[in-house]
Amino acid sequence: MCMLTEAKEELAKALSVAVQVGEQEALASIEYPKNEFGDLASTIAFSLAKAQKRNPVQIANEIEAKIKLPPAFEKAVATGPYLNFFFSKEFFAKIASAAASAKKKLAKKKKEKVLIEFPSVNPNKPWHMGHLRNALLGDSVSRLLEHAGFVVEREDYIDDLGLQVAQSFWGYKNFPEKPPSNEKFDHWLGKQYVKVSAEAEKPEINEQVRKILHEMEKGGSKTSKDARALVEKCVLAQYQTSFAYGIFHDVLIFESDIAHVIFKEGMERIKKSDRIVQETQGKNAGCLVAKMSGAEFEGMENPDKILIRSDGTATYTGKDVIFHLWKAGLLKGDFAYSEFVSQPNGKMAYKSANGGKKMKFGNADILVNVIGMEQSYPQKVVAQVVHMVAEEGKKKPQLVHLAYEHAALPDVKFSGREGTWIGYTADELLAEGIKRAAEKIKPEITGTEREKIASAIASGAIRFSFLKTCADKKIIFEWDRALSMEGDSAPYVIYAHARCGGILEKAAGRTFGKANGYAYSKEEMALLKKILQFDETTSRAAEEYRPHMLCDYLLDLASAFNKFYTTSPILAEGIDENTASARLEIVKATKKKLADGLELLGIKALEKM
RNA sequence: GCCCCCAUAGUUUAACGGAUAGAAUGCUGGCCUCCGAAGCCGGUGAUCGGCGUUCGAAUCGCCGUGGGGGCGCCA
Repeated sequence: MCMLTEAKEELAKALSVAVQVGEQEALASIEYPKNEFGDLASTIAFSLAKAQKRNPVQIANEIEAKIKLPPAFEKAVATGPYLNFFFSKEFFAKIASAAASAKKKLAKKKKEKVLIEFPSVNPNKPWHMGHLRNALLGDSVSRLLEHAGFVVEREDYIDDLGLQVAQSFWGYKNFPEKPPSNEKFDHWLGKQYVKVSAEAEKPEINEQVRKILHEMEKGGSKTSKDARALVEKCVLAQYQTSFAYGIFHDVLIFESDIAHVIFKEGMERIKKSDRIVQETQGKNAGCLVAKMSGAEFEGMENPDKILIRSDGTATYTGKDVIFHLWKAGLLKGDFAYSEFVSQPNGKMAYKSANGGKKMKFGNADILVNVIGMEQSYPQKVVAQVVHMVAEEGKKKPQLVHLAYEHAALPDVKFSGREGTWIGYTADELLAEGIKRAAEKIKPEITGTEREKIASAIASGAIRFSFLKTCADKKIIFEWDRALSMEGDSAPYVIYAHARCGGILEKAAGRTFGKANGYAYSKEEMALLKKILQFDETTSRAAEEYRPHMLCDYLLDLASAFNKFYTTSPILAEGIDENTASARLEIVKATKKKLADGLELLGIKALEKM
């Protein structure tokens, strides 16, 4: 168990012994005071005062006098109605050594499997900055969940049967231009799509597009195979972007495979639910309809949701429900898979594919969808309908909509059709970032090492700038903000890490005895307390699916380290061995936590920059 | 009409119902002979409005204001 949790629990126990209060209540009353007040605090006197109709200040004073503190604590001080507790020297020493020597901390394995879907970009254009936000959220939440002990499967849904793809395919066939070798295919296809979508306004073109779409849906034809090949080529190009940012997947599920492999069984399954009814009259006559219930659906003019149309075809919601039944392992049918691309992290990404081999994807307990905020309503519908269908089985999957507000330009939204993304792709952003980062790297670093470091810094800076803002806030894109290398940024955190590395490198030749009875300074204690909070912060960030909490934490940690750094020399003349030893331990501990935290955000911690 | 999200220094933002609302950036004044100045120290400056709940509200509730999104047998 982590030291902080343990200390809190011991403290709660001591409180419950000192006064008439349950351990749980005591534990809930513990919080973090500001530095000047103490290391941990309790507000228990407030609730006791209310129950006993007494003065909380007096109660706090009584507890201060009465409490028998566990060894992690040195003293208790009542400040008005607040109770503040101070960690003991021994406890601080333990924080440093525990964190410095800890092996890669793996949380207890959890039984649940999480299937997380992101970013599901239409396969006919490059990723723009909006898609990037989605992918970065999905990627770092995946890392956090893994760290928290879940089995995590990263899935990408590829809608290869959409109208956009049909249009792009029409353009590919009918426009004279062929893709040039000096441009990424997704960029080329995306620009071409802008032209096609204008062209497709014409009725005769639109009709041809519809015909293509129909053939794609039916499958088996040359057209459908060629269209799928086009899609895969585009996704492969998109994935080059993904890899450059350190974003990886386990499996890609194509809409065409959903349509051909699980759709029929899914429909049958839906029909079996008694909360889903076949309408025989009214305006939905002939349709299969889910009867929605609950607060969010009351007061709606028509809370019924059509899953299957009167002509027997499924609506978008219906299809989505079926896909989620598969994700939750509620269908017998399963896809076959083949290799899609070997990723730079050493893992293969698989794709659903006709004629592939059987593998074990899906069948998850928690289904997370990283999808824009505007889809809240349809996501609620899908979740509820999946539960209606699942009710009859044993398993009840948990559906999570990880909603985020979009990243956009000051005056326009990103639109594939209008091409407003041109000049704002994730590739261009990274290229600009690399250019800016390269200028700041130490002159003695040269060649490929310099290039590697520049791209690590650029990708890190961008990742951080997107992730540090809470997902439910809009991001108005600005180059300077997205590529910031100072202040609240990844380079700030990486820089602290590199400073740690520098010290340890310089200290490498010398040997120090174990520090003994060292009296920590204000800066040292502040830093150690931050280190102590690593586990709690990462597990909360995972539970709440909020990576920005980790960004915030890392900035605090780096800042606490920088303050320590300027006040606490280690290898300078006149520093005694005991002090040097104690401080080196702190540096090791800090470096480890900075590196681990950055990794959970998909950012490389560098030794030099 | 109904539903959802957002509103905090000039700007970008953080804050399990707890103490003096924390950062960054900007502007401004300092700090490299000393483990890396992508850094450190100081100054400046904020909870959209009203009512309520509470010992205590940026946070919870109600009513507003401003901005964004959603509510199809569309995709």
